[in-house]
Amino acid sequence: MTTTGSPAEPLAIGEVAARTGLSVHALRLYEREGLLVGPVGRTSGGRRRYTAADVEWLLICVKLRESGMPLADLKRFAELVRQGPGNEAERLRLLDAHRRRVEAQIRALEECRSVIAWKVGVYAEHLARGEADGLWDPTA
Amino acid sequence: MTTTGSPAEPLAIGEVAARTGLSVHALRLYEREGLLVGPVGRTSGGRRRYTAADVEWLLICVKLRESGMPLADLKRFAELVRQGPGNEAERLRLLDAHRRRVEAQIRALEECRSVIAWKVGVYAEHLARGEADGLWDPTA
DNA sequence: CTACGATCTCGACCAAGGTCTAGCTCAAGT
DNA sequence: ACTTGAGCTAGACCTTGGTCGAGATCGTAG
Repeated sequence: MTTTGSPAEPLAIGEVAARTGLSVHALRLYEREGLLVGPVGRTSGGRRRYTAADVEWLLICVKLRESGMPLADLKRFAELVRQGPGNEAERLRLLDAHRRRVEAQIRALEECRSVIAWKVGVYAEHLARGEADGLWDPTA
Repeated sequence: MTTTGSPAEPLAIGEVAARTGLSVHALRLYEREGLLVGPVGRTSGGRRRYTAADVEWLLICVKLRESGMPLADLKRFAELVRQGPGNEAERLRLLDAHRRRVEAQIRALEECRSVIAWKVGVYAEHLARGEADGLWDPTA
């Protein structure tokens, strides 16, 4: 149990990369860009030591990124958290707006999916019949 | 009825932009990049004239782009269609692979949505209680 | 005929989000 | 002590998917 769960010991950047799926490069980028809530700890030698809380935040970041939140918004959110209590309404607004965008995106994708599925069906049918004549094909 | 439906008359680029939602710049880009099935017609003066089929293809392109298909794949698809009959299996593979990706993306987004919705719920609850103490907040 | 808006080509530019390199340091195993 | 693998910084570079501008041309309405 040295590479699983939520360790009490702070983690090196490579470990964090492994468990967040971000590259070490990306991790350093995120830090430079101010996407982290607090400054990352360092060893006496200058190496980053991520706490469990850091990793947790990064995992949230990953989810938000996956769902298309731009780094700038993530940064804004991190700033709000960094500022401490008092701005929860704004945090909520930010997250909720994003949730709405995600839902819209899901709906759009579902529509795309059905268009694509239909097209796939058309091709499959023609193939099954062995006669795939010029579907949208102006040259045939 | 001059700007609706599927006109028999070929359309100018601005018209096509209006009905596909792509900018004229993007339309020219797509053409340069070989995303169109056939060469676009031109007037004697050198202006593009898009046929209804061109527009239809572009609408498909828009859907595929919206669902995250990279231009390179779109180009590949256009090439296959351009080559004429005989490669329908590959076209099918391409589309179906994309469909799978879209579905995976939808699932991922749905997961993100639930994570976000939960977070939103946490904030909303704390706000309602008027006590939003350091949620993930290392400084509080 | 003339003016004006829409197009044309070509090439520069942009923003996001990373990735990669160079040159150096740190730390852990043997 | 030595080697080796991670990590460090700074900054250059990359890809995607466009956008924008200059300068010329087309074509249509007066």
